[in-house]
Amino acid sequence: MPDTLNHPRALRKDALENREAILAAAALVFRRDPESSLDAVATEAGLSRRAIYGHFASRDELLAELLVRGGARISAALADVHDPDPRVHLALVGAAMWGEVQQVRVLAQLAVHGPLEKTIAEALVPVRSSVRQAVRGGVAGGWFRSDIAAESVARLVEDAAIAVLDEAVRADLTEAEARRLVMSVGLSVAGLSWQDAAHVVDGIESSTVTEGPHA
Amino acid sequence: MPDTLNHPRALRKDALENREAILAAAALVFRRDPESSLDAVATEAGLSRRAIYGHFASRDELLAELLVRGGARISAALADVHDPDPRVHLALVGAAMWGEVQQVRVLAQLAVHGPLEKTIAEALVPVRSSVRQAVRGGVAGGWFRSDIAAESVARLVEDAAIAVLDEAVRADLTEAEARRLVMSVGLSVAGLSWQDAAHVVDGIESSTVTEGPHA
DNA sequence: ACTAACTTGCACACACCTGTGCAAGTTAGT
DNA sequence: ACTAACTTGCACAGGTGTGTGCAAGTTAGT
Repeated sequence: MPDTLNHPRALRKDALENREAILAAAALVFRRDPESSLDAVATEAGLSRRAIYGHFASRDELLAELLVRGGARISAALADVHDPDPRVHLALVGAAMWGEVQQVRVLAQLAVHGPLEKTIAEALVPVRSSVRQAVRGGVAGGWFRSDIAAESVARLVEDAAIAVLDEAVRADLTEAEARRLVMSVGLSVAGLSWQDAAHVVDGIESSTVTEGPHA
Repeated sequence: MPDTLNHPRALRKDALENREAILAAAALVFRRDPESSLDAVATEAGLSRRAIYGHFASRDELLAELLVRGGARISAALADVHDPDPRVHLALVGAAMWGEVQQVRVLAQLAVHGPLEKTIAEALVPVRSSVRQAVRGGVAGGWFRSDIAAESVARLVEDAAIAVLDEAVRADLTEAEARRLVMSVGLSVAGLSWQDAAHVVDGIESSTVTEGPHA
């Protein structure tokens, strides 16, 4: 079994590769069904179930690693999202999330079940706070809905974003379309009419003519 | 075991009560986690696991019964929802769903997993078609978003409705608030600004001053 | 080409869930 | 109060999943 300890001859290259393969497979499989067996993961990774236990002590340890990575990527993607206009900010958060659909989906799927909830909530903190802040600003500016608590609006925006990500995949939308939609619907839930939302999105897209790496 | 067959002395009253208790417990438990064991259901119902098999031949049969009932209630709730104005219609569908939160949540939860998907899709057909029709009309009328397929909008509206139901419970909203919100957010996703949505909702609430049984 | 690192396959113990059979108990209806 | 209807508790078979140990095989690095 691969060891993280110091050795006379140290780690082997393919061990690292296999570790990555396992994580990739887990992300893929758990996105479909968070309760899939390690056997399914192993098969997807092209390894034996036994081999997984060479890299991760337990199922939960594998899960934890996935969450940490996902959280990190999302944090990174959100790090350089700043805009004085809360509407633009919110839209940009949506766009950033679309860039990390896979990660987001894994987290969202896993969020439902099990005792990992704490870890997951933690991983999604950056998204939460970013959205919440934007909602507060948007309400203050008179654009967003003020008929319910900003907290609630933020959560609804998050849920809507997840739903859009699903729908984007299901309806097989273009990268561009999906980006637009995830931004637009977030703004809709926040309170804008769809035309106003589209206007904000247009503004963003024209200002960043060529840009954006996709996952 | 209780028998659905004809007998010299026929069914006993408490057997029926227990059957209902099991179904109620199942609804409660499966709403939290659709993969809960029958043991959990039995405990919740205050019966033994063995007793469940007196009323239902298998886990799936219990599930099926739940789905049928939920579908029936939802259909019934939607049966008298008609309005020439698609905006009002969509809002009313939302309100009707709020009246059947429990049922809707069970179906939505169960929809994710397992081979029951067909049955569930079937049970939710009335909601689907009602929403889809309203969306089409709203787009035609120029109120709703036309930037993506009506199909997609309909699905997003449904997902948003579910999210609102959750949030309403989580944030412990009033019946009245929840009703308003589920209507309003549906309209938001469909494309209205939150003020316009509120306006539509106001119109509905003032026209139906005292009304509506809740579940 | 030699050795340590890594993978595999099989075996196992343990846990949890479903579905069934049966004897013994309790409860509803007449 | 008597009997059938119903529940209970236990035991069992069969399924699936996790986590571990170990011998035998393959592969990477020196």
